[in-house]
Amino acid sequence: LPAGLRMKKKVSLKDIAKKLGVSTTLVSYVLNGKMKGRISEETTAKILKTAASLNYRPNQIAKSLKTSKTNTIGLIVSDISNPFFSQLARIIEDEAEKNNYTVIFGSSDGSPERSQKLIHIFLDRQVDGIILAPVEQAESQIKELLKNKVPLVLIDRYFPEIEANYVALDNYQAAFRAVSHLIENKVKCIGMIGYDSSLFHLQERKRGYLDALKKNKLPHDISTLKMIRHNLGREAVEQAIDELLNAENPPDGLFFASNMIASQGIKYINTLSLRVPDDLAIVCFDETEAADLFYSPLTYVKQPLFEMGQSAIRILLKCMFSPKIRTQQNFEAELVIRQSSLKKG
Amino acid sequence: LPAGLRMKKKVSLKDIAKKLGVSTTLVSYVLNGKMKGRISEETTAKILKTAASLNYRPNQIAKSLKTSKTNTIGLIVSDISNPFFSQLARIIEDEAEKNNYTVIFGSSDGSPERSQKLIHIFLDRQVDGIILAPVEQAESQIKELLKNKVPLVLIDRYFPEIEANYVALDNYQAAFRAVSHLIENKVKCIGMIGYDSSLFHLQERKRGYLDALKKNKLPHDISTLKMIRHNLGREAVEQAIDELLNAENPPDGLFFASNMIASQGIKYINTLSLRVPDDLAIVCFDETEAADLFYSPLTYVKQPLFEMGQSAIRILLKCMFSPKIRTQQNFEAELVIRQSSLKKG
DNA sequence: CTGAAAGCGCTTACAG
DNA sequence: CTGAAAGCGCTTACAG
Repeated sequence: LPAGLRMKKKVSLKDIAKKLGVSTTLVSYVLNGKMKGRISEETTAKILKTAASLNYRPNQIAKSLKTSKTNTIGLIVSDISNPFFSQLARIIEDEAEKNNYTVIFGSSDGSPERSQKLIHIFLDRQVDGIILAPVEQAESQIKELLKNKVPLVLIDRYFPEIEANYVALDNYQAAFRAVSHLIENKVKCIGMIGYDSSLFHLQERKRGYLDALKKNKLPHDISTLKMIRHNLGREAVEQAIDELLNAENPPDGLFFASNMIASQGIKYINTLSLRVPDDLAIVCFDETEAADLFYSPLTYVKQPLFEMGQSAIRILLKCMFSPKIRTQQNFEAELVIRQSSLKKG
Repeated sequence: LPAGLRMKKKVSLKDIAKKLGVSTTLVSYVLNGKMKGRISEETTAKILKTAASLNYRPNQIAKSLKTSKTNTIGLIVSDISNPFFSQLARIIEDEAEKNNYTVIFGSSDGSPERSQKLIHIFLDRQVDGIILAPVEQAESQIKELLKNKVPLVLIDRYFPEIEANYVALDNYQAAFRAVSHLIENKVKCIGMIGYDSSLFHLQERKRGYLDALKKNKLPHDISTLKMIRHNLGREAVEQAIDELLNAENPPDGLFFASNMIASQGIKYINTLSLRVPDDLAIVCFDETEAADLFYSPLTYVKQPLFEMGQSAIRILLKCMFSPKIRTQQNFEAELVIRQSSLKKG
């Protein structure tokens, strides 16, 4: 006995039709507001009344099978418990709901296998479209989706060589600006801690950092740039900070290239004796509680999450109806300047 | 033309059957691994091969319609962007996936109307069960679900007078212990900031606070207890703190009864001249980044999120197959003691 | 203005 | 060992 059958039997169109001695066709038309004016007021009224009294609710699964439309969007992020993605998820949920869509979600944890599995699960469930924060090596998955004409919007990340819709940040510009800001504030040597990843958006942050250094003729050898594996977490961040600070010429400024790195890094720095910003100035990516509560409030790169989430849904909907249109949006970040980047010296 | 039709036509059982000149029955049996040993190896092999070569993927919507099982769970929280719920969501996602379930989610924002709407949307989609963090005035919604025998587990909150499954914290005990801890550490007058809500779990936090005061013969008049409306946010928290601190006998200890209140409260206190813990000792509910990074790391009530999330799914699954069993779990919180509650004086 | 019928893509009892 | 047929709950072209 399938689990579903234990639930109370739901009333169907047929139940209403039988009760009134009319056809299901008629009931369907009335309840969907179709054929208005072509159905007598009397039958319309009695169908509506009976439907209400029986607490009729249409079975969306049956509707979906017939119409090949589920009004469901699949959202794949790295990790729904990462505040960056949970905030985005909330915005996407609200915008989806306005358009009568429901969101199913999954966390890929940066694994191409998990990502692929989620894509398949979502497609098997006939989602009307997918919003995807792609992982490394996801190129083939994306190409497959495009080949099958699945409405798709990449979010946060994209592959420049793949012609997919996307909503992203101009990460190069954001990093360039953040690091330039440190330089303008008398920081002489700037370290960066980022993720050791081939993902374009992370490469762009690195490029922005390096270009800002080069343009200002600051040291930019590999020793001030620490790339850590995404899955190593806190210890890796701490080790990177140690290596930077114990170097021959330790940096007097630091650029944390993600919210997680910033959060972990700042907790570690909090345990050290050096003072921010005078011993070490800091800028980081993304808004976190850490940015507010650290003794020296952090200067950070603020992404326009609301606009990005909203835009992702709008592009996805557009794409469902006009699959030929390709939309690629790079948003500007805002640099929110606080104490952590402003040396007094 | 419905959006779904723009996608590439998917291959169906019938396509495989036609190509091989066999019945869809046979194809269905083979691909579902049923009737093992009763189907010739030869046909089994050729069906599997053709299915693979055609990239066949079963249409879950059709399967669901037939079997009345969607392998989908509806998760309704207050706000998916609240870290408490996004962490829970991640745990639920993982545990659901292990059991071959997908999660659709929605945020009720504490509104009974939104909650009701989400419940209806999820039921229309024939979810196999619902995990719900109920809002105020949700009693009738829950009763309706029970009446219809919808597998249901309440999470984080419940109504003691309603006989539903739930997974929750022993909030009375947690609050009692947190406040007692302050008293043991020489705090003489303790204020509380909580939500002005009839929800049982919040009432329990208040009761735990008041009982700890009473038991220790500390002042427990209404003036040290500030209840704020959930939707007022930061300003309300700040105002409550001001009122407490500007009172005739200002408290030298504070109990923040939720993660949001703690986060907002601590940011405000950070701007004041008083020192934590010596001028004002603090304990709060839930783990937040604020707890770690505030200059005086916060003592907090830690909820066993993993166990709670995992348990919610397990109870839900059990409930699908044995609807008669009622499981109600109250978990013990752990009090994580840090600097903010330990006065030096 | 209304209804009989086909069909969406599956599963499964039944028959042979 | 295999297939024809019914049916899950809808929608909708067609006929009258």
